[in-house]
Amino acid sequence: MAALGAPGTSIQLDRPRDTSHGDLATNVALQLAKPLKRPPRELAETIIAHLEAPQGLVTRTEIAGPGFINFWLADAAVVEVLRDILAAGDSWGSSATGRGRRVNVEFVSANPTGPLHVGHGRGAALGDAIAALLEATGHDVVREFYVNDAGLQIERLAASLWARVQQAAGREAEIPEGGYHGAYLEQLARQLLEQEPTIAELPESEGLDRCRDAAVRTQREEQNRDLADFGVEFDVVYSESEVYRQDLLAETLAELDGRGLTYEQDGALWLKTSEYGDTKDRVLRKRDGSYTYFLPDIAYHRTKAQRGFDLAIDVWGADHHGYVPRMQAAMVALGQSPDFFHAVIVQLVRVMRHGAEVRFSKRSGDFVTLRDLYEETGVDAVRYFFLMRRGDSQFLFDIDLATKQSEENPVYYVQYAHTRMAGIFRTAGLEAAAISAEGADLSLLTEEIEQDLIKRLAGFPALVEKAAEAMEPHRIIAYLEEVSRLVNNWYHHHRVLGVGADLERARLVLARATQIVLASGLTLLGVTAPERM
RNA sequence: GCGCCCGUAGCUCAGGUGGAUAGAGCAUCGGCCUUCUAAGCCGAGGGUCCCAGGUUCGAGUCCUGGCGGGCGCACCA
Repeated sequence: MAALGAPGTSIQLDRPRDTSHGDLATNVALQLAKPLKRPPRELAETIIAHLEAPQGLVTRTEIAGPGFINFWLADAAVVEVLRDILAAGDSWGSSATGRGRRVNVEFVSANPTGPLHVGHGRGAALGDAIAALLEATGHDVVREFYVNDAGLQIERLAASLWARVQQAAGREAEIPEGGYHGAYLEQLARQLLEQEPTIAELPESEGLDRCRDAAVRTQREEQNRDLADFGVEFDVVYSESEVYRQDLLAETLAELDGRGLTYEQDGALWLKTSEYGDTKDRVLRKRDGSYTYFLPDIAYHRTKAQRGFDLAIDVWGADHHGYVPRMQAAMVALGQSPDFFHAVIVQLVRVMRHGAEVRFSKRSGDFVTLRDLYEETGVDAVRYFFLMRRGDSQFLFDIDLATKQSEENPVYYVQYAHTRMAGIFRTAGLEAAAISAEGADLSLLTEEIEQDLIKRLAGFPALVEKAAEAMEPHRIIAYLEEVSRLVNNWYHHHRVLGVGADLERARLVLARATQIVLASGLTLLGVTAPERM
C-alpha cells in the first residue's frame, strides 16, 4: 500500500458469492481509485506485483470486472481445516469472543393466565436459540422467564376462577368483566372443590387468594410442561410479586428521583424518558396514587444489572414493540450503557388451518396452543419452522401444509444429510467419534464438490459468531441447508466406502467433519440430529 | 394523524454492515433407484427486487417522498 502512496489502508478480503470469482476477493483497488485518481485495474496490477503471499497458499490471482482482485487457494491448504474440525469435535464452531460477558436472555414470559399459544412458541424457539448462540461464543448465559403474577390481569383470573368455583358448588356466579372464560378454569374449579368441598363457603377475599394461588400455580406448571416438551428449560423464573416483596418499587423510584429524572404534573409522577430517546415522558405513579405497570418493569430490569449481567436481552412480541424505547430510556436513565438493554422483536405468528386463518383469543377460550401445534407436526419441525425466518418477519404457519407435507419439510433435508453420514459409519462398522484425521492423506480430496464442501465447513465458526452478534439464528439454517445440499450432492456422486484404502480414509474424514458441523448447527437450533430416520 | 416493522419467483421466504450474472424450499415440467437410506440427485421454466427520485465507480441493500400490509400510539396490563 505504501508503494501506491496509500499507507495504512486496510485490505478487506471477502468470500465471493460466486465460486468462479475465486476463494477470496478484495475490492481495495476500486476503493482507492478515486482518492488516488488512478484507474482501478491499473492499481490492482500494482497491488498484485507487490503481493507477498506465504509459499504455496495462493495458486492464482486475477483482476476481474471493474477491478476486483480474486485469489485462489491451493487445494492442499484448504483441506487442512478438516484436521481442526475432527480434533475440535463438538466444540467446532465455538469461540471465546464473548468470554467474561454475562448475558440474561429473557423470553416467553407469558402471563400465567392460560396455556402457551403458537406465538409464545416462536418466542421460545428464538430466545432459546439466541441463548445457545451466545453460549457458543463464550458468553455466560442465563435463560430467564418473568412471571407477571401480580396486577389486574391476575385479579381477573382469580375472580374468574372464584366464579367457576361458585358455579361448581351450584351457586349463581358470573365471570367478571374482562375475565377468562376458558374451559380450563371450569376444570380447575371442579378439582379444587373435590379436594376441599367447603372451599366455596370461604369469605370472598380468602377465596380469591386461594384461587389466585391455585390458578397461577397450575398455569405455570402447565406452561413449564409445554416448554419442557418443546425442549426449552429456564435457569431462572423471576416473579413480579418478588419485585413487590422486596419493595423494589420504592427503591427504584428513589434512585430515579435522586438522579433528578422525575417530576410531578397533574397529580401524577412522571419519568423524563423523552430525554433518552422516547417520544414522550411516561407516568410512573398515577394520580390516584397507584403505580403504572411501567414502574415494576423498570424495577425488574434494574435487578438484571444488580444481579451482575452485562447485557439484558428481551424477546418480545411485536405487539409490545412500542414499549421498547421507554424501557431503553429507563435503563439509560438508571445509568446503564445504551446497549445494556436489547429488545428482540418477534412478529406474531398467523396460523392457517383448513384454508382459513385461525383466530386465537385467550379470553374466548378458543385458540391453537403451542402443544397442539407440536404434537401435530413434531417438535423438530416446529422449532425449525419458527427459526427459518427472521424474527421480525411476519409469517404464516399453515398447519395443514406442515402436517401433510411433513416428509418434505426442510428440517428433514438437513437431518437426512446427517443420518447419511451416520449410515456410512454404521456400514463401515466405525464409531463416529473414533474417526481421526491422523495419518490420513487429505490431499486426495480433489473433487470440486469436495473442495466446495470443505470451504463451507471452514466457515462455520465465523458464521456462528456473526449469527450470535446479530442474534439471528436463521442464518444458521441457511448455512445448514447449503452444507446439506453440498453433501447430498457429494454423497450421490462419490462413494466413501470401497474406493481404495487411502481415498476411503480421506473421505471418512470429510464425512465425519460434515457430520460434526451439521450436528452442531442443529443443536444450536434446538433440533435433534438423528442417527437414523 | 404520529411511530416501529415489512413489501424480492405462482406460494412461503433468504439475500453479513453497498459489489460481479438476485437465491432456496414448495408448486410446475423432464430425467435418475442391482452400489454407504430416492426423506435423495441432475436439469428446465418462472423476477418492472412495490413505485419515483437521490448518493456512489457500483444500490435488492444507504437517503428522501409516495403506495400497500402488520403492529403500536392510555395516569390498561
